[in-house]
Amino acid sequence: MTDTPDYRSTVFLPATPFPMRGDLPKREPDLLARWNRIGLWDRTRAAMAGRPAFVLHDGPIYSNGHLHIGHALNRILKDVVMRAHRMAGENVDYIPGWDTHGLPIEWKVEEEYRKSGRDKDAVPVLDFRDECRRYSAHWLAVQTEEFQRLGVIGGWAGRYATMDFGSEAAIAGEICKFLLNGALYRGLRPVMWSPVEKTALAEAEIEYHDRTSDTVFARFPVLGTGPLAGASAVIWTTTVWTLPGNRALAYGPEIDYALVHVDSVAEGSLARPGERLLIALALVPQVCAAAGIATHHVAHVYKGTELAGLVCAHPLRGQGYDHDAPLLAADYVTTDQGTGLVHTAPAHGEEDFLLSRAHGIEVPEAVGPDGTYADWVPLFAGLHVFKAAAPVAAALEAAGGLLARGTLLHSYPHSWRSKAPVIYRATPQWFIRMDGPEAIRAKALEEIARVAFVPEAGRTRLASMVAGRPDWCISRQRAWGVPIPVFVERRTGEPLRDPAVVSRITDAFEQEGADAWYSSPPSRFLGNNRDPDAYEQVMDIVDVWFESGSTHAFALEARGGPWPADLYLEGSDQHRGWFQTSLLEAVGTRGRAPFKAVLTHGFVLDENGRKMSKSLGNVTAPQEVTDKLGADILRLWVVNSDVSEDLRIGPEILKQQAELYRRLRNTLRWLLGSLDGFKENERVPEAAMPELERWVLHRLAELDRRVRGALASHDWTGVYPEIHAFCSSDLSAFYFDVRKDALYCDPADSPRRRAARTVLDHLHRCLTAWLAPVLCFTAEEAWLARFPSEDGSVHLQQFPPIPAGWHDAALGARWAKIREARGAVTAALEAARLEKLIGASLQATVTLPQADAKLLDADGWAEVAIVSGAGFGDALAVHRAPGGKCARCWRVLTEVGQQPGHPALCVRCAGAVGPLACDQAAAE
RNA sequence: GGGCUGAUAGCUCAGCGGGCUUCAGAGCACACGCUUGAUAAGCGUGAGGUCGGCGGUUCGAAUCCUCCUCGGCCCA
Repeated sequence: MTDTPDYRSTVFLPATPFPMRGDLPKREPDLLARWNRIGLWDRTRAAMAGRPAFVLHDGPIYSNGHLHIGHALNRILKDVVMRAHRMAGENVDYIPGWDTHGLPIEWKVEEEYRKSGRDKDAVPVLDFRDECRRYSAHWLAVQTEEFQRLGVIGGWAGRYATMDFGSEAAIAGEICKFLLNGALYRGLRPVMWSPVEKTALAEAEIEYHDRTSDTVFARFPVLGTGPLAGASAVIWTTTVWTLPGNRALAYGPEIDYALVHVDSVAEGSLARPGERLLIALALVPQVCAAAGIATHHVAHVYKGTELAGLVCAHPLRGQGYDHDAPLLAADYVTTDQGTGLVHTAPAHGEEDFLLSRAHGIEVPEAVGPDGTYADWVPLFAGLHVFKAAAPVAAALEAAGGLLARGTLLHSYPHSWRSKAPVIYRATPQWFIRMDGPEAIRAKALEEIARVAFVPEAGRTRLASMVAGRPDWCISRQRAWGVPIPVFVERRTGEPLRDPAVVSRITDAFEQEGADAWYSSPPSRFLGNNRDPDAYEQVMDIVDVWFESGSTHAFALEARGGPWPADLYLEGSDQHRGWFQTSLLEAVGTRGRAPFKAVLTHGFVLDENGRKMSKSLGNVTAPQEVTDKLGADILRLWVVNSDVSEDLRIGPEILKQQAELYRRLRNTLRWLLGSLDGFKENERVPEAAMPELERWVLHRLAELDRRVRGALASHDWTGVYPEIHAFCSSDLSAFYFDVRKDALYCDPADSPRRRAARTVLDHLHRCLTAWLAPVLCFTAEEAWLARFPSEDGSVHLQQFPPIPAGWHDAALGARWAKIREARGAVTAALEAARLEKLIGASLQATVTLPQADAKLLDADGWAEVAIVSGAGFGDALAVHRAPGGKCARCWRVLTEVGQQPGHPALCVRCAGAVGPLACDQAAAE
């Protein structure tokens, strides 16, 4: 017996310090610190100077609370897209943005006031605004930290915020563009109003409680000469006090209406035998019961559409209520309750207002701030609306208009603060006109046709919203925001349109912030030639959606960057929000859209497709993911999802992403290990490479095309899954597995080994670059493991240029066939393994069908199938390989045992080891 | 109730100008085996789906149409 020498030390095994385990939660913060230390962002910007620009304009996020998973999705996706464009050689700045004004922040500050026992109304407005500003600044800083932890890189120091003085000045300036071009007007609009606090309330300040309201059924006599003339349209209302404000009736075009002939009535009924009433057919029984109509017959049934054009009189006609009440079609009318005909008071309901406005009906300002009827209101002037039900009903009854009375216990809005019931009340508000001479709606629709939408469905969604929306109400009766910096001339009621005043205002805001509006006397803005007493200073603030709709002006245009942006990228809810307001703002002021393309993503749901909520306990917080698994896992989740749809996340899905990550990491690790000691002079030109290597280069060329395609289309879906499949199927399970023999056992300078190492070098460069936008931490680690440097970074690299010649479709097709045939071989090997004929595949030789000889020669097949020998015959067969096992490369060959000096080796290994043995001997 | 959108193996996704290369694919997870020179790794094989449901168009549908169920965004 001879001792077989241990040849392990003569094999070129992978060696790398790149660890198998990511330890991301620990390692990522170190990399962030390193990037800060080496000034990565600034160096990135400097390196890009002068290149063609790609502009992704960041939508502002609300500075209120910690980031949730939706924020993480949005800004990781943006980060990936921008990093990819950077690595494609484009000049990509990132200016993160914040939405810092608005009601929710006012609320938080008020809440803090309450906790400390202070009364918000006693606090001067400037102090209150200052508190709000500090609150926003706090969360802006917290969120900045959290974004950075997610790996989002950008100009954090140069971020924009709507509360910056420059932003406030710019927003005021944008409002004034609408003022000067005539699209801004003041009109009446119903808002939720608390008569107790004498203030408008937002939806969030409303709470619902049960309340008993008086109800009435009322007759509206049909005018004219048609078949319905003399009949009464019957309405039902739970807000009797709004009847003086009636200006129309609404019907449902799809609803059937009955002309009911009253035959007899119960005792005490206000109905009259012989009269004719118009009611929705489905509600006839209920109305008859309520009105005490004992017997009746339906004289005729009308389709809703047949009611078009009818006009009724107000029941109090002749007592100051002489206006007509036309019947108008409305799709919100139902036959759930009431009469199927809806009393419409444009000052006292959102739907009423929109319907009336669409038909050019004026909005009466019938109720004052304290909840009493205005002086001009006939019969009821000065009466409080909550005490009006009885007098109004009495007046109706006296006029013959009352059909029935009742009460109803229902859920009714109350003020969150005073707990008192609220009303809808018409108040003066500021609007931007959609269909005036400025033709904002028409131009916006033209722009929508021009812009690129990814996915395409966004186009119709945005277009239908723009087509159907009313004029834009931009005023709010609030404190934390940008004032609508307008003076109204008391004499005419007209807003002052003076460019000199506008520029005094914006100059002051630029220097002092919008606080100047509150702290300065009006004369400062009006100038010396105008009498301050002749003007009313508007103290409303602008809707925060107008502010965010203006970000393109101050965060893009004013900073000197290209305008419009190449891309807006937000969640699909922004069709109604930011996409739309930005479009309308830009079209109204500049005549065109502020973006060339719009990319939308879906919403993040839990693993069962349900919305996340604290009460369900299914919330995934980004901070938890980074702490437990690492930001790279979360980033991988983003690109492995189809972001055009809603996406899901939860423990199982994250576990899967962690598994996918490990495969990627191990691919990089093996590459690094196998490239150990790689020298430039090892390189082999492509033409001199084996086909297998050229096939890998072809696959790289295909993936490069995929990446470039995504850059152009903005559609990244599927790109990273494909890169993963490449690492897993093409590399790990095939190319690496096949080439281990040559890499480990060939002599260092063998052409085959050198070609493989040349390809591994390309693979390393391509994969680290392609993965860098997503796995920004891991790719950096894999880059530095290969190219250690004090201040180097993969993020300063570009996607490697791929020579056109690498792409070889014919080669790709050929190797697809080879791998198909290989699949048959591995299946046969598995069968042989099951029969205990072989264990490792190198214990086998195979016979391949003669047809496969056209694809590769016998040595080629042995190599690709990782067996010790191959030949051709009638059919696929597996045999136990004859000969001995080479102690170095483990192939089983008959030549083993015949090599002088190396009885345990094959020819190739004896040659590879020979000189080494001499060296060892010499050393000893 | 309306506009837009979705429902394919346990999970993430392909396939959706109908049949022909896929009426069912891939990766991951899972089971079993191999390897022990990527080793808290690697390779192979296998088992998973009546393509949300009912119906229709067609010689033929996951792929087209109606309706229904469940989900999402935005409104009402």
